[in-house]
Amino acid sequence: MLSLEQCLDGVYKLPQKEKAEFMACFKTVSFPAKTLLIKEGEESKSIYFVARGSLRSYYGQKDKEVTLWFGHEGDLVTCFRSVIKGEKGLENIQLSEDCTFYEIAYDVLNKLTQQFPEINQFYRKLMEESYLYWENRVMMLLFYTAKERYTKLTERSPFVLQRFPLSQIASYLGITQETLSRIRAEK
Amino acid sequence: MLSLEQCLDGVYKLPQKEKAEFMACFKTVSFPAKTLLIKEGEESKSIYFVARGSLRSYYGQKDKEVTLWFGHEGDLVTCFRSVIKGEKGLENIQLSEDCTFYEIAYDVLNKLTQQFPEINQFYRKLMEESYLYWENRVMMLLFYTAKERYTKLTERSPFVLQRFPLSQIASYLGITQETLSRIRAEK
DNA sequence: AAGGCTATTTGACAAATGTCAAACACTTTC
DNA sequence: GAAAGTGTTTGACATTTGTCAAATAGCCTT
Repeated sequence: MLSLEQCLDGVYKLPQKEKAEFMACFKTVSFPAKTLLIKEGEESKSIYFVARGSLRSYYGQKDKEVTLWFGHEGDLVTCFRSVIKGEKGLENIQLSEDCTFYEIAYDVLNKLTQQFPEINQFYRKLMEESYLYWENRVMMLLFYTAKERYTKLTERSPFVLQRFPLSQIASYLGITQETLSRIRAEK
Repeated sequence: MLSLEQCLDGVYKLPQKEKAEFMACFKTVSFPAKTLLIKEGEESKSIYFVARGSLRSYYGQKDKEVTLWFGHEGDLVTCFRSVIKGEKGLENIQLSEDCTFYEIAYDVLNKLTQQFPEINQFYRKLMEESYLYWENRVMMLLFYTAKERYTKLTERSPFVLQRFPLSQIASYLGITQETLSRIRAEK
């Protein structure tokens, strides 16, 4: 279980004063496993930090769905598409375990960024890191083979292997569950 | 040939005063086709808007390279990884035509964002849109077949078909040139 | 321990994509 | 207009990956 301060420090080290202001605007919320924190087609208005638990975002319906992202303790969770543009989101975010979050409304965050330059820096750092995550993901998908992507995932995000079923990991890598099973069997 | 004002307005409509301040900090630069605007392993310190021409970013060496992104008039060009983190970049950005850019040093942009809240908003908008580009790209790569991805590319970015060779388009889509040629022949 | 549930593995086969080589089309240059 | 160069298409075949179905493994509940 991470503290809010640990989550925030993981993004950008705010000075004490701003950190205190900022922290006062979060509330703690918990949901059981399988809850859809954010649903496709709905607008979401908050961003969350994961204090405890794990979750993933996925796109598509039952007949075909792909995992976009896995998250766990310390990670930022939101549907940026919805929050930024005020549009309906395209993906679902589902808890794979019971989770506790620190939640802040995007509107509130926005006001804080205007009021406190340091919190603006915080948000900027957050966006920049998120940007790099996706850019990197594209590079991985285009450049490396399925086996290489799997190896890198096991190295960089071992929590994924512990906490998510094979089918979801396979769709994250862009392959089927059977192919991933065979990749694993090879070694 | 787009004006600087057109490029900036395409991102976020700045008030006149801030726009004037901002525009004064850009300089116009031109390079011939095939120039590497940004090279793998180098640090880049500027961001550019494309006034005229087209270009692409790619990752990897001669024996295997993949196209990450295509750009043309009005687009923002930079290696965010390098500019944000002050690290060496991973990709090359190469002009496919003679290009003219509006260039601003990242340091200067940074100072302006601190000085003018509206320019801060501008940068924020820029990052957010860039973020969505890559998130969307991941969704496309995971969810759609090669043929669907090709169709969507032709609809959304027809300039790519006019200005880039098939091999580069194929690597953007994550397939070989021969496969793309066959996809085209089908219809 | 038995039964039911879910996740994973395996097998047989089909479909998609890659590889390599050659042919073709189109420009550019002399 | 011939030659060289580049980009694209096509063919034959190999490899990878997907699909569907069944078997196996593991876990939870009773």
